[in-house]
Amino acid sequence: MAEATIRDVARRAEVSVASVSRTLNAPATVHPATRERVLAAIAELRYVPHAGARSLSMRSSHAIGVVLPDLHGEFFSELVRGMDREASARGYQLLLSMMHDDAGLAGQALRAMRGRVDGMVVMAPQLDPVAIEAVVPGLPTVLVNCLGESVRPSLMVDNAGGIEAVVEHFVAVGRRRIVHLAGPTANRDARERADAYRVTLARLLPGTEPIVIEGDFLERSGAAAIAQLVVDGVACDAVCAANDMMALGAIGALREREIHVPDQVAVAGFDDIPLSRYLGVTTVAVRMDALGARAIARLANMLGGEEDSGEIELIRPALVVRGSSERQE
Amino acid sequence: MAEATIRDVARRAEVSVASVSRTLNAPATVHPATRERVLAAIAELRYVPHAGARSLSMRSSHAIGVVLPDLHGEFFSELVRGMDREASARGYQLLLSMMHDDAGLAGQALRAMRGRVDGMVVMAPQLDPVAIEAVVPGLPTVLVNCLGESVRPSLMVDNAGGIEAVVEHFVAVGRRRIVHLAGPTANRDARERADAYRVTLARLLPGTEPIVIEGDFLERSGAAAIAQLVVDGVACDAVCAANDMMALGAIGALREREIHVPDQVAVAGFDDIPLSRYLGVTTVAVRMDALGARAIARLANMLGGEEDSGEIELIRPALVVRGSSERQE
DNA sequence: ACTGGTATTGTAACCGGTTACGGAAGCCCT
DNA sequence: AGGGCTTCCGTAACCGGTTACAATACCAGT
Repeated sequence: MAEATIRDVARRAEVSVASVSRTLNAPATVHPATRERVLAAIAELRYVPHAGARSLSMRSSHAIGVVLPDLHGEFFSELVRGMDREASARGYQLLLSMMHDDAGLAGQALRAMRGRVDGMVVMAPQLDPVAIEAVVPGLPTVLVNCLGESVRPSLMVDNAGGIEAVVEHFVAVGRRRIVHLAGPTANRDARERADAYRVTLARLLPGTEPIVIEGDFLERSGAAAIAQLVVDGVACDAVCAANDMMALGAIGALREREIHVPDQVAVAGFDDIPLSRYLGVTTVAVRMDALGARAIARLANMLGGEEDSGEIELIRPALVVRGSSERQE
Repeated sequence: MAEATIRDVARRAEVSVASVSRTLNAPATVHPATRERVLAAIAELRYVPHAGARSLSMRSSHAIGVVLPDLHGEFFSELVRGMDREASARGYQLLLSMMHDDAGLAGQALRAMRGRVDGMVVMAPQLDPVAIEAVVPGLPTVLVNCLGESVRPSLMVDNAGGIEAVVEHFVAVGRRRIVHLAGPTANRDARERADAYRVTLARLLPGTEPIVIEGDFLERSGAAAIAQLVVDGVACDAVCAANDMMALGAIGALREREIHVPDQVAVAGFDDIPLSRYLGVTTVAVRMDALGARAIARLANMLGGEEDSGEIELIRPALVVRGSSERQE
């Protein structure tokens, strides 16, 4: 029982294929009587148009390719949720492809998009924009959190803005000795956050020496950093960590030493993972769903013929103040 | 600068389109010299085959449609990760579509799959399998966690097996008064878990009266249940919650009352959310990635021409014993 | 040189839709 | 009655690939 095609419907309704196509795509241009017959035939044959054939002849698939790295947990689901919401609102489908860091396979996946999607949203912290262009030339693409100064339209998380908000918050609640627990220098986000810490500190508390301890984004390195501060005899009243896990490690280590959080030392993280929500850690929340939705929206606008600015759009994250930095009532 | 087509390549290499197609799909059948010329032309024109056209003429798209409900957090990402891993290993792409419970839009999304994918994996706790069949007749489909006794091949999480494991564990560590915190009766998973609790209890501790308190899967309802137990003066030494959030609520309420966990009361949840990992809550872990991978694998086998058993395959979750049910060294 | 067989190539139909174009009605008007 | 519009419809080309089939080239064997 093969699927019915448009010609089957035409034969059944005793009209031409053109009329069938028209009753589906421009009902106003076909006589009511014929339209009835066609619709009846469609129902009888349970005809569903073949999207592939349609997009071939229309030269547009109403699909968007999404290429993502190996994201975890909520990040991933929120991002995809945002994309899906925006895409389906605009009548696009999402063709998803994850890049398991194998570059060869990644190229394969990108290539498979050609002729299947109208454009792509590529999130590739490790991939070179030029390489993408080389693999699939001439496919409209929006880059998310990619490397360097691309000429392509792109979106990035405003790491600097987030850290700036944290430091401003600390200063506003009276902290003066603010330490930064950085992520690994090899990581671009980590670098940007550390830089922003230095810049904001210099701006708000000129003359203060910045204190940066490098960690590895894991919980234990947050604890280790606190241990080191204690050993070095550094006095501080606030810890600005480059991510939530390190902030948690720091909080644990402080409590162990009976240093009260937030009274003696305020702590803030970055990412707003569910754990921070649960444990009341002040942090910077990146709205991943907004990021995803915005990426799709921008691409869809390009596909709709709008001229894109080609600019790098920063998505400003939101400071979420919780008990680890401010006594809650 | 329009994209190059196979005919452009043919012209450039001064061969027929057939030869170009063959050098790409069956290189052995074309003379080395011609092959060289064709490959050169492909490189010069940066030709990338048009997947849409290819799948139209091959009558197979090497794509799988995935329809998911509004899952959250790790569930979603793990599920998709597992699907993607299996799919890309077998050379399939994933066309993702989320069902924002709007039935009309869901039908729309399903319909858009016709002629774009070779088969579907549908996870629709609320959707009727018959309805799916009606919308897209004759598309191979694997159902995940769907309603009722479907004739379609399907996979389901073995709720009963998970609860059984918890109760067995409790009994093994000497607990005799085991309470179940159920989810809302309207929820099928919740019902299955509650039933399994009753059955297993009757089997292992015949004569014991089952104690079930209904909650709503949220943390506070776990706490409320404990409060009620205390008010009613019910003595118990183990709490088997239908999900992790209620288990957490229960643990919090017990601690508040200075009832020691696990010494006085052991607690276990269901789902293995990250928070449980962090806080050491015994729970039942559903390997969502395995579930996703298995669904794709089964569909891919069907698409590969294998006969499917049509059976409902249960994915047995794993008991993860942590500090909330057993004193850890 | 001729025959049979194999290796290589090209022609053209086909996948299932869309749509430009032209023809046939039907209608109103002078 | 004939001309000009509008409305509706069908024919056939096209989207960009694959592939059956036929044609041609080339080779060995006799």
